[in-house]
Amino acid sequence: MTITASEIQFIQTWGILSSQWGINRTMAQIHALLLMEKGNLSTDEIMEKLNISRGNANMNIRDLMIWGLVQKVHIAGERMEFYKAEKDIHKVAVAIARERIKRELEPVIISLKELKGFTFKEDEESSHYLKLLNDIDEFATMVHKIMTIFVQSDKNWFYKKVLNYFK
Amino acid sequence: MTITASEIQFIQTWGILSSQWGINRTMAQIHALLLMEKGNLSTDEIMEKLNISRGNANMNIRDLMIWGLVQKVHIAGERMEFYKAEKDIHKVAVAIARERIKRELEPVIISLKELKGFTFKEDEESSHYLKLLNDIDEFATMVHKIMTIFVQSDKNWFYKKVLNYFK
DNA sequence: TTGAATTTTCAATATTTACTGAAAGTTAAA
DNA sequence: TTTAACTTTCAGTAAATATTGAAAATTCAA
Repeated sequence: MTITASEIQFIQTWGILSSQWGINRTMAQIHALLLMEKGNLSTDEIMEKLNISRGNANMNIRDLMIWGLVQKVHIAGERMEFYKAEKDIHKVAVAIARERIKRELEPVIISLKELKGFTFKEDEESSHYLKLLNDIDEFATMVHKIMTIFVQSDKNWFYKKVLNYFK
Repeated sequence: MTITASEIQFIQTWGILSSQWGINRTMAQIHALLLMEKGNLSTDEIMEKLNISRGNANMNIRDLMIWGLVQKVHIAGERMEFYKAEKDIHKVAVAIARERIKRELEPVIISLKELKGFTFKEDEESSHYLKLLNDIDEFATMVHKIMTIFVQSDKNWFYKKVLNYFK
């Protein structure tokens, strides 16, 4: 495989996008590389193509596996490990959504409920604060609901609903 | 206003959440502080409550204003500027969604279309890559659609649809 | 208009985050 | 088992990002 200019741009685009969402650039670039690759890649090939160290490659591949985006592939007769990315973009999106719900949304919802428990409508100031907590909780719960529907439902059903404006 | 333990935790929660999504901690903490405050705050009060420098406060307040989350308030007879946050959480979410669509989603969609234009189904490798680009484009377009509906539609209609599972 | 009050900017610095590379750990063929 | 191939870890370092604070710019009351 030779990397074309278009593919370099794809790797960069994916890397920039991800870094805006709290995922590090190298992790995203390895992911982009594996998404483009029909076959499997070894750590050495990834290191070479992205110009990164062994340690960096190893740690980011591990994270991609934790996220469920990349899998190890054992090749008969080969000593070296190879890696491949999940290619179904809907499955990729579901895996990412699942992780973000668990890592970010749910802890915040728990924290909001806890904060609500601490606060009582003693005075005007507290009542304003309590309304704020309730409003944020309502919004976070709605986002949680949408994401859960997305994660659990059939791809075609969900896409069709959205294209039909939730009709 | 005295900051309670609960409010400190709210500021921290909001700060942590935001930093996971590419917004810096201080910007989020100022936002949290202003959301909790019924009245208006001056730069000096913000500096004091969050223990940050004037420059830092100024720059992050400016960013919050660019995002449409905070507004300047002129108080008659006062020389100093005061600031207040938009308190309607739905409007806050809409403002954030609007910025993220513009800053992140749309550039990526443009970039994907550009990449698709460069690539032709010459061989099997290219055709695999083209499918990848199409799938990501399809997904990004769907997310764009949902977010645009959210931004444009009436709050009650949207929430009701979601609570009814898009029925 | 002046000049004191206030806001803004930005070079220097501190902090956080990511990366390297070599050493330690693991694996499996011989 | 040995040992060479390969993977993982992590202390040290580099790079990126955020913050400070003082100087420059702006504003407005007198």
